[in-house]
Amino acid sequence: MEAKHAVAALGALAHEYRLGIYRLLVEQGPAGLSAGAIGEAVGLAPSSLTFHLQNLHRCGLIVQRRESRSLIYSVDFNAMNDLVGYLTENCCEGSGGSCETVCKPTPASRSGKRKKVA
Amino acid sequence: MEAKHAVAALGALAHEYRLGIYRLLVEQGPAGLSAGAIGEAVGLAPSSLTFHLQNLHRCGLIVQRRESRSLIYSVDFNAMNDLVGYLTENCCEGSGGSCETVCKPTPASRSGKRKKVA
DNA sequence: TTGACGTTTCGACTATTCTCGTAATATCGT
DNA sequence: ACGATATTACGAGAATAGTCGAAACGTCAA
Repeated sequence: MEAKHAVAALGALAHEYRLGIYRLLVEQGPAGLSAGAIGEAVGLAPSSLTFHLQNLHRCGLIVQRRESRSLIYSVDFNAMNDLVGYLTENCCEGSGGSCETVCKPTPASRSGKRKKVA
Repeated sequence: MEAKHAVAALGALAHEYRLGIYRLLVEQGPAGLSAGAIGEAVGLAPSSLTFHLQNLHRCGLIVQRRESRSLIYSVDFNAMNDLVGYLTENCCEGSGGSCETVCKPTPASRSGKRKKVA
């Protein structure tokens, strides 16, 4: 993951509506939710909703599929995984300390390349 | 963690300089780095640097301590932990699927309260 | 093909963020 | 107390993000 991409993804989540939408979609899992249903849940003008959905979509955090007249949005869990991995990359440079819970989730489950540490 | 706080933290990370600074501090671990050293690493005017450090500090992602003339900044790993937990809260509502790697790091290691799932 | 529905695009306005130079504050050695 | 060093506070300018109404587009049913 490149820095620019991570910044875009974090920026997408850094907004009350978008974060709410994202967490709503996280709950729904792969099934996702239609734009209309999302708009109803968060109470936002259609055009504003599109603005935010596009923001989340552009940076890959959510994916879009058409289902007849509706567009269904759902989260891309790999994108989230990469993002978290990027934030905690090269944590503490192997000094093993206060960061355990964040940095060592399920060992070797992260995709990000890690600087050689030992 | 409240939504407002999460938005602030994500917004703090959603900037090329601040993300770079944060990751630099993640590498340093609890030892941290002085404002001057950070400024030199990222190449930014002192006043701009302060602006960004304050942003990260205000939302609790990094902590500050004085060491003679220098101010040393280091990351607060609990804050990061909380933030990641907040993003993945109530993941898939127990449907157990594509989100494993993100949502089930070290079981029960997250601090965020989880909606009853079963 | 017509009409209805769900969603996106466009344009204009307002609010917020980022940047940096200059001035002020804190700490230290003498 | 003084000068030097490290850092932050203030103020103003340029760039970006967020809001929404009106219009356009894609899909479906008849």
